[in-house]
Amino acid sequence: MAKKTQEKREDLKLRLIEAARNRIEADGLSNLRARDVTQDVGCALGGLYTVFADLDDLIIHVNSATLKELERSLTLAEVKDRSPTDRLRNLGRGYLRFAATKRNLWKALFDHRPPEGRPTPEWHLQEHMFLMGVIAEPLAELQPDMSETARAIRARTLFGAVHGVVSISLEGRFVGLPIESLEQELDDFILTVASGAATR
Amino acid sequence: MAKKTQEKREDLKLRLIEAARNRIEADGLSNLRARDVTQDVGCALGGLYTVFADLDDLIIHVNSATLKELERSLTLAEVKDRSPTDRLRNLGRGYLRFAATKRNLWKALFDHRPPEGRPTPEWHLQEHMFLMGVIAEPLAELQPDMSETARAIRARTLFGAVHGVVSISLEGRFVGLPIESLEQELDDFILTVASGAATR
DNA sequence: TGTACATCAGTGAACGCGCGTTCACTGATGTAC
DNA sequence: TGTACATCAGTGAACGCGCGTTCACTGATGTAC
Repeated sequence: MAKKTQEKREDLKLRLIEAARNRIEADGLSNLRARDVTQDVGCALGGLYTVFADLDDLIIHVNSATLKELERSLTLAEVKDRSPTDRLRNLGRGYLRFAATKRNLWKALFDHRPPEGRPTPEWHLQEHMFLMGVIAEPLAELQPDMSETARAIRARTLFGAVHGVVSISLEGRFVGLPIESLEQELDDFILTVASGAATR
Repeated sequence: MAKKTQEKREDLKLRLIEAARNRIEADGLSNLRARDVTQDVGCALGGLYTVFADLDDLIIHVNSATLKELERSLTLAEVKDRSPTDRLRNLGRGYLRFAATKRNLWKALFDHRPPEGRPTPEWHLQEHMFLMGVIAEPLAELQPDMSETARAIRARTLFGAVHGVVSISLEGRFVGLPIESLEQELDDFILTVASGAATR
């Protein structure tokens, strides 16, 4: 046999993550079933539990992959322009695009709550941080005098605001509007905040 | 018997809503159980289904009450000041206070999804609208030239942004920060957007 | 006001089922000699 | 290279239980005369 045992296990783990990812993308997090995933992968139901602690553990790994995907698409978009304001705008657009395109994966990022008494592992919390870093960078150019902590807070505020605008629209809870107007609205919004940040 | 049958039913309904409200406030929406609510009220389990279609129906009624509560506290806060910017700031603060104080009730407003195939009833969707109206009003003073539709969209964007900032902080998903700094951050944020809106 | 009957609000034991998780087993892989 | 044995990854039937919802029943309320 070409593959060693360790490699096979690793492979099973990856395939399970991939299958869960596809299921979540198609049907949403709340419709994810251990049986479906294992069947997709072609292993026994119990196989999942030889590789993950439980279903939540698997979901966290999917979310981790989604975050990396988001990171990739945001950093790609960001290099294109130079001015910090443009970069912020591109980040906003990139976020909107990502959320709109992979809606269920994106929603899973926020919908998943770990069972009480077992908090999200530290390594995964860390992964959330890159977003803040990516935003803080252009902010630093706009406001060189700001302390690093203040900037971190501001980055988080800005992220929260953009995320809120995007999700309230995509969830369609209130009046929905076509994605083009949403993008326009988001552009305006970020420009306002960015110029406000620059001059305040 | 003093009470007529109709009145008794209405009374049961109200008591169930009240009990569900308390349960949600204390334990969160996801821990709401039909058995708990009926026991609190002192009626049989089946009694719930003589008055509500199902548990979702009951939850919608709780959320409806929460929205009215929010409306009351926001409109109270708003009369105090005159300038549109101040009023916007007060709305933001009021929203933050409400979310922080009645966190689980507030979360239930957004966490509840009706079962697929049976969308949220129209009358409840309508209730969401008042918020937009309350925000649009000061906006109208800041930007008298704006069309009513554009203003409605802008109100929704602004709400989304504030909601996003508040929830990302309260959920503690990213770095949490004390509520005072959060309020300060939110004030700054709204001022920026408001002044941006005025001069853009 | 009183009696007989009909209605139906409210009861609560029982149903049902979805689904995560377990665990006694097995057969493939790895190790020892 | 070959044989005997040990390990353990992977199996899948069975467990278990939480909980929303139902439904045959009953007793209180309302109606008719």
